[in-house]
Amino acid sequence: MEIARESLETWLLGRTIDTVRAPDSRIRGAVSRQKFETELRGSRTQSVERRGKFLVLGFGESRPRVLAHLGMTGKFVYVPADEPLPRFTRLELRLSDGARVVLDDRRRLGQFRLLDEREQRRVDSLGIEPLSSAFTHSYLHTLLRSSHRAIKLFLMDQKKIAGIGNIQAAEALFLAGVHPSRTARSLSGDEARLLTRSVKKALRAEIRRYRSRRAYLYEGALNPFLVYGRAGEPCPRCDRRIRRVVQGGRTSYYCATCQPGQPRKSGQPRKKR
DNA sequence: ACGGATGTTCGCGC
DNA sequence: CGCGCGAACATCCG
Repeated sequence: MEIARESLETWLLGRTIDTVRAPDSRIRGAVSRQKFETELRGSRTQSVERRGKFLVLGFGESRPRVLAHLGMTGKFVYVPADEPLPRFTRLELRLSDGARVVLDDRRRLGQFRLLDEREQRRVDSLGIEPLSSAFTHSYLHTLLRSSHRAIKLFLMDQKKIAGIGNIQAAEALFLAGVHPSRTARSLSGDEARLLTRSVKKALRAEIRRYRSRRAYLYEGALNPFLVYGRAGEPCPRCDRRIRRVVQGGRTSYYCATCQPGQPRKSGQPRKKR
């Protein structure tokens, strides 16, 4: 989402949206197509901000803001004039030079809607930004102590920490050597410290990966993750088989050896990768 | 053919 | 209120 934010900023900031096409009501939300299109038409983009996995676009005081989310399969794509639109284009923003910024979203789980009060409250209720300096080990440890949930589900709770999804939760827990089913409150201060660093590390690695290639997940390429999507493959650290379990309806991947089900006895932090 | 998939939301039950 | 579960969204891929 951070890369999506940077991309939209590059493509849209200071530019005026000439016309809008969004036939898919799911993308727009409850508002009518006509209202949506007329509200956006002629808007000059003044800001593109990210909060967790949400983007908020600003078009000045007199215009409504827009809330964007990519769901699982959404991506923003820049399409120069006269080039064909992606197959799953759900939203088309036409600029004055004929280029379009589109939302390409196979599963239609993405959103691009006028930000109303209800959604503003939703954005306001998001938890801390894990890459901010305020996300410290003591902050995380305090949060962890108040939760009886599995640590994996805790990490993915957007109201606690904003922006960690299924992949990053798995990667961070592997880096920290914490079993995904451990209770949040069972983590020691040392483990909270290591997990804080691991969350930041996993997110930064992902941002770097997106910056260096334009890869969307790992389509057509090798799986770049340490454990995510690697059930049955050898653990990158100990060579034992990566396991797969379902938690909260989502798949978790972990190494039972490197991520033991009980807290480590002594405080020898594991070697970092 | 079947099962699974980067996410969020909603309704229901405890 | 908190939490867990299943469903829904829609379509492609292995």
